[in-house]
Amino acid sequence: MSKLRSAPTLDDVAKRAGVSTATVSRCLNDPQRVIAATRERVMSAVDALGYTPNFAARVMAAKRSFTIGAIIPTMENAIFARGLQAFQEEIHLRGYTLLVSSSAYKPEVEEEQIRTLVARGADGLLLIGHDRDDRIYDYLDRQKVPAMVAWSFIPEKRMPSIGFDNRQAMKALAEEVIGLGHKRLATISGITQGNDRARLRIEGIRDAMRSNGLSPDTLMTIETPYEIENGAEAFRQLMASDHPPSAVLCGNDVLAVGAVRQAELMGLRVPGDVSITGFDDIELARIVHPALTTLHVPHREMGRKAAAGLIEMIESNASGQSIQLETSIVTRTSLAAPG
Amino acid sequence: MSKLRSAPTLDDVAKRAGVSTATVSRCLNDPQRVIAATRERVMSAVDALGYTPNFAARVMAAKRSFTIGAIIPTMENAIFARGLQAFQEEIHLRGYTLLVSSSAYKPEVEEEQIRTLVARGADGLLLIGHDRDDRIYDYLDRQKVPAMVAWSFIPEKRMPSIGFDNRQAMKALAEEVIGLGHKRLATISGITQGNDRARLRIEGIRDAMRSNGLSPDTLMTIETPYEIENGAEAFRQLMASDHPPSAVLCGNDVLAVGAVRQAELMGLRVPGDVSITGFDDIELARIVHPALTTLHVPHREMGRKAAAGLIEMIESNASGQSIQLETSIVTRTSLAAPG
DNA sequence: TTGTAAGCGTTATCAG
DNA sequence: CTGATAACGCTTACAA
Repeated sequence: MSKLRSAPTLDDVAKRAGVSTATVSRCLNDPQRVIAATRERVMSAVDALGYTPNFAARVMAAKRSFTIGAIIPTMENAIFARGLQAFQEEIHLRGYTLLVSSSAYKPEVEEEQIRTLVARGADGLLLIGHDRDDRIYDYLDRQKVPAMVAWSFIPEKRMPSIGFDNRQAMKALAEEVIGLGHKRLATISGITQGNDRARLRIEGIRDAMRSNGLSPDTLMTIETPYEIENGAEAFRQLMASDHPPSAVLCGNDVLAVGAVRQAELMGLRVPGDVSITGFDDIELARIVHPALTTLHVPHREMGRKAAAGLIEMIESNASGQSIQLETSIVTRTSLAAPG
Repeated sequence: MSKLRSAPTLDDVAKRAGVSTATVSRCLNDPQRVIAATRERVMSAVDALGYTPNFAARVMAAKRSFTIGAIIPTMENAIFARGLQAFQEEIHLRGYTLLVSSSAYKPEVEEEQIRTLVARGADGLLLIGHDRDDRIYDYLDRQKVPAMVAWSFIPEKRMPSIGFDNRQAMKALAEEVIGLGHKRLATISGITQGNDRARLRIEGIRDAMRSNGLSPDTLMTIETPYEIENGAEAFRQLMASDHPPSAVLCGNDVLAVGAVRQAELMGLRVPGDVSITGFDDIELARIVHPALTTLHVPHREMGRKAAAGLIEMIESNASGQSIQLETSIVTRTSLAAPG
């Protein structure tokens, strides 16, 4: 007795078209290699049966999956959504499918997910930031799975990266702040552990202070996970200190929004009593009151170029090139000269 | 000559541990079935070699992938992010991995992605809303891939669903609005084509009008894709009409935020000159000025329960149960009695 | 408790 | 241009 109405296979198609499985396979993967007449016969058998190739079998035989994996720190806030969407659109155009997972900013989880994605046959990986154990890079090398780092541009690192110079960008913003006359600076940063972007942004502020005659040691710093509530709480602490800052540079827009809202709760005027800046220029930055002066990151461009670069690595077995993107300060209302 | 430093296989592990591949496989999948001594030997071989099972091979042999696919309309706005995150956490707890793709609200894209996910061996699918061609449901049946619908609760539909009654929820909100004395109502809705949620929300408003002596025909309606800018533009049009509405009920928070901002640009006071309501209660709703009165949807609970329900369907071959969740009106400042 | 061996559905190599 | 047939790496009866 024949199989009980389970998914049709190559073999079923071959039988129905009166050809071999090899021919069917060719029709599907490299149609020119088979004469038009048989091709038509095969194709009509294909859709008569509603045949869909079995992905696992194909991967195993071809050792290619046309799948790209991406591991992002979180799906919950908008920071990665836009860039990832662009990434996905671009790879889709080129015949690849995207697999996304999120690591919740946890290195162990990220490592596990990298292995999962590789085991699933991902042809390449998109990673966020450079900071991770060398063991992981060794693993990727051994498995010969190319990876591209985004959201950070550091050409001398082991993996090619596409993004911007987080340190330089934040330095520029901090210089703007200092140029306005601010002397007591604070920063609300994301957790720097395993996060080169967060760390470099703080360094950028210090750089700006140094080159403007302020001691970097006076920078008040709070590290906290990227959540609006945490930004609010950190801001509260900062303003409760003996010498509260006149400007608070936040490591990203989410924290900055928390700070701005907390200021309102505390009856502080922004930027009258205290200036606040963000980083990323996500939607929230425009919506909040007062709107955030922040650093604009070309997320969509980054996503698209990361896709192009990674596919290049996959298809031509190249080692990958790093690309630097420009950021720009977007001036809105949350920053002004100290009162 | 041996293979050139490619990924180790079951066979390599077996050789090194001096057992058969079957035993290694058992150690990995059902450790109790093998005696402790050999198990240890195998395990140490496993990590000496840095062995990771080949996923495609496993899927092919076991006809199970421990993968669940989800297709959401978009990753770009926050509506689905929170629920999906909860969904992912829950399935991860139970040993499954999530594959996400987004359809950009396009039915053809969604269909293609459903097929892709199934071909990839997804054990089950999470779908948003009920509206789609029957052909797709037939396909899923044939392939015996269970699917769960979320963000909409309609028990009489073909697929089990978990969510809330969109019509009823919006009706409740509209009654609140009408109860305040509003008589000229408008709605800015998402595109209703292929989107039962959007359509039912409009129906809910009409229901409320009918049962309160207002003619549903007087409801001014604009349909537009879910983007802040579109909400703003729709609001502009609405207010430019001869008899502008005194309250605008938006199909979701994203559109409502656009409306609120446009009001500000136009010098209209919210809620003094016009009331605006949202739907979903995403973060933006709290952040915008004035904060939105909106409908709270228990996204995380929905995600978790969808996961539990779907896994139940997968593992016990059950047909799936629909679950209704409650929504609640969250009162903030964007709604008040007409001036 | 463990080993043997037959698939799983493709692709790819070689002949024809 | 097309057909056999051997991989691919794993799971799972069935046997020992």
